[in-house]
Amino acid sequence: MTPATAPSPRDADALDATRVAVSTVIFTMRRDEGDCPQLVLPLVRRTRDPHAGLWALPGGWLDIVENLEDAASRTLAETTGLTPSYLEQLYAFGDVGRSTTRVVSIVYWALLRADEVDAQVAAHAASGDAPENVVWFPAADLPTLAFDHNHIVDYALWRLRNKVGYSRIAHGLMADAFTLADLREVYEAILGKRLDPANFRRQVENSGTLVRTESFRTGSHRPARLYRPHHDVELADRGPLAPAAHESSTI
Amino acid sequence: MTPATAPSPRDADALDATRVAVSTVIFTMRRDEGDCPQLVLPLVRRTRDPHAGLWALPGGWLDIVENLEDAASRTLAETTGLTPSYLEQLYAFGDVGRSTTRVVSIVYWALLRADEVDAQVAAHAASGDAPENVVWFPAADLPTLAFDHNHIVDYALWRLRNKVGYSRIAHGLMADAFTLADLREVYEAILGKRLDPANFRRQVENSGTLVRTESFRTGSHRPARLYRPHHDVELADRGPLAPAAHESSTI
DNA sequence: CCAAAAGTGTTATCCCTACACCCATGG
DNA sequence: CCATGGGTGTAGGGATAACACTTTTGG
Repeated sequence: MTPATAPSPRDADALDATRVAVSTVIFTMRRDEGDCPQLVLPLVRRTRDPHAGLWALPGGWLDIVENLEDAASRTLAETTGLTPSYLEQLYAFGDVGRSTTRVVSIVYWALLRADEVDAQVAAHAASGDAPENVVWFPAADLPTLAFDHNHIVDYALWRLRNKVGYSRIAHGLMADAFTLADLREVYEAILGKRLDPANFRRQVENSGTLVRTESFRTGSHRPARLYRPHHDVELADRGPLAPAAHESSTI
Repeated sequence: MTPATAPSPRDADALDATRVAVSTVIFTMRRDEGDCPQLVLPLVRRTRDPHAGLWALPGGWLDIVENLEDAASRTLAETTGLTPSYLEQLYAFGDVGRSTTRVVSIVYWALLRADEVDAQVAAHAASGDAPENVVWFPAADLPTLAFDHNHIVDYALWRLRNKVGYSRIAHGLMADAFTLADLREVYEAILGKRLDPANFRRQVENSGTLVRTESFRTGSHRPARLYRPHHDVELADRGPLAPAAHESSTI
């Protein structure tokens, strides 16, 4: 942006200067013991100070020749081996006291389909470059994280719940074929409340974002029709920004 | 944020390093020739390269001991003499090619009451430290701006229109006493469409954000009751972020 | 009295909610 | 046949939109 005023003199010592980092809060849905799915996110154990030993969001320094979103993708892949199906800027955190040195963190948030998580993790394990020190935690039950990362995750959760209300963002968590009950469970897990199956069905059917297949999932009861995401439908509204940046919403 | 990976080596030459700037898109409503009010925003003429001579958003470099929002307030005051009634982070712009050197701009957006604009401008003029090179432009009719600032203003406008739909944000543009017609004109100017006076009245009355006064504005027709903002009502929803950061929002 | 804005009332419509009800399967 | 989840129908409430109508002023 290089403003109209003269640039203030900057310290030549890089360690005293403001540095730009990029981190990502990336969610997926995991169903543990057959029952309710829950939101989980990957954290990385820090190996150096500050906060060595604590868990932190995956991230890294912004490279000088790299766009912000590219940096988010790269650092996420480097630390966790994951490539998200949806990626959006969350917020820029830059309070003076949030780290021992001055760091402005551009934080992204992302969603990843549960089946992709498995595939990507399996691929890395097979090729021997499995990321280390990465553990998935339930978003609702996190330990104390490094820096202001608990705060950041809270904000990302708030944004996710918010956005689920007015966009098809949750479809980014679904595999290729799923029942309406599957989708409803995901909404319920995100919103933390039960939804009426009948009304939920009508809402998503009327939204035009799903495609009915002629396949059914058979189980212990009446078979349930399988749906798949309508690939032409964006997961979220987006502003007038050409390359990236998203968002949406009523007096 | 200082990530789990080792910091990549940084150039000792500060001019080759990534720098962090802060800019602000600040809107107010101006009624020109008695008629429809229009959104206007202050721009600063650049006196040095790159883009010397072009108009740009008010802003400046982030000081190392200064929070982001503080930097936005400070640089806005330094370049324009203005102090906004509402300030919110808009987005972090950091594409590699947006400036000749690598600059990540944390952009804020703000609203300012029309009466405050006049008062602040008058105060600066009286004390002799009137900011120079500041001109107010209609948001709908901007020249070509420096850097990606046209793009940024477009995004800020989109956000404003969006937020006007689900929050009381527009009250931040109103003076102490105003008629419902005044307020409706502001909404109409932002949204770019006419609103039904009867329905608009009911909506704002039911919202509980305005206080009826017993004063009336007399004119060429039936006097109109004056209202004032309810000071206890936040202008916008905000997320779970403790110190700053705002936002809000249906399947 | 007239024009025009301020302000009130009424109706149709849509969407959401709740909940009653039928359908189809495995056991 | 029965328990259970899949799936459909329907009635009520709240918000919105459209517009008819009354009120009050200046000229």
